[in-house]
Amino acid sequence: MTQDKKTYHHGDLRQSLLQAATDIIREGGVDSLSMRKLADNVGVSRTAPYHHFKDKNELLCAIAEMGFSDHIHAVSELPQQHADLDKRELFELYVLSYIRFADNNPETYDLMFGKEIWKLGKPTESLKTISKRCFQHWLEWIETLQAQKILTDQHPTLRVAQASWATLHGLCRLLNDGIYVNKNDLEEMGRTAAAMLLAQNRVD
Amino acid sequence: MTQDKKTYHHGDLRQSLLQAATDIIREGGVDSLSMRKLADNVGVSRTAPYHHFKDKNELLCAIAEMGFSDHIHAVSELPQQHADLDKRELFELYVLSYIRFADNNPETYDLMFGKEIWKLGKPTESLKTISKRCFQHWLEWIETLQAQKILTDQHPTLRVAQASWATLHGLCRLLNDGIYVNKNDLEEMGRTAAAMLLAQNRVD
DNA sequence: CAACGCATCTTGACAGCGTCAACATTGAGT
DNA sequence: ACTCAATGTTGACGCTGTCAAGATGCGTTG
Repeated sequence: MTQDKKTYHHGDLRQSLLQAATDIIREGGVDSLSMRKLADNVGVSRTAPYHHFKDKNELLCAIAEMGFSDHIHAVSELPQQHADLDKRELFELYVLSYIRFADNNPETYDLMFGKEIWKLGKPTESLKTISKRCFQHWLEWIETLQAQKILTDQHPTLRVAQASWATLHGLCRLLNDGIYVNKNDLEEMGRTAAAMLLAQNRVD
Repeated sequence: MTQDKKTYHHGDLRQSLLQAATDIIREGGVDSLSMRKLADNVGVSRTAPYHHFKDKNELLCAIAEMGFSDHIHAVSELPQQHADLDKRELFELYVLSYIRFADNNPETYDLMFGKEIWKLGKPTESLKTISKRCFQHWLEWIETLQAQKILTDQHPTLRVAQASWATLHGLCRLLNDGIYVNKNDLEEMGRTAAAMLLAQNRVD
């Protein structure tokens, strides 16, 4: 697959770095990723990566970016794949999909929405762009659900979007950060959360 | 205030360390706290702190523990201080208080509910105890609210407690991690979240 | 084809980190 | 008064991110 011979120039280092980095992260967590070990894994010297990423921060941003595009891709397919579901069921499905994504890629999720990049580091312009696009999707969908009286329209769309997203995010953090939630109860928690967010879910 | 003379034995090192540590953290964030700088700030050698805390992890656990006791204290006073409010208003007030606590002590909040301790490190036994007590309070209150039909009783108390707490937690994380939420909108977001969680809030 | 320039990769170096091991000092108890 | 355990110190190790300076080779241009 990869070339054996040691050409002085690697030829595809940037891509190899991203690949190796995601591997390391998936295995041992974001905090187990060091620039030096990464370089070593790819078979290149300590500082070679710095010719492709200004910073460790930029590397992490690039990984987070991939996470966003994966996530957007997965989510945008949902409505078509489940055209049979009614809006409430679709909402629940979205919630569950979101949680599953965070559960399957905990470390990527951490990068996408964690303070490592957004508070301690500085998000790349391109990362900011794609993350905004991601929230924009969410916002539009919330607006639709409000119009259908499935979510409350007593509050501004932006607030409803923020509050409901916070619920999903909170669930994911509590799971990923290992606070104390049993993973087996994951689905049930998601369903309860979805039900609580949906407006007036009385039996009629 | 503190003794000037350099007695070989500090006399009150453990407490001084905790004090200095919280100061450093409040100022520059958890990640700006290093054992070495901490020791230096207190005027003691690098490894002196290790006679009072086995680990950096144990130090952080101790700080988180103080955060929990502060939090429990503040929250347990709420019902008495606002006996005039009805249950719904009290719930909203709780939500806002919770958010304010996280906003005022972002770094402590991070330690209390972040992966630093719960996933990467290992929580102290005493930390586990006090955090469980904290959630227990929440659980009992949720049960009350369910009995009063203010929160849905269609789902188990545990699930409702988890989901609603996740909402608060999610809001706090999004704020504290600097994702992209405007701090001025904080109160409004909290109110929206509270309203969405409360059951059947139609005008009658 | 030769030469140059630029992207890429390398080694060396520095300051910072957590923490272990070995040693120094001292206050408390027999 | 002597001993012991608690507490404080210095030295050392391996790890980290990243800057500076030099080596290498690809692509373009004369």
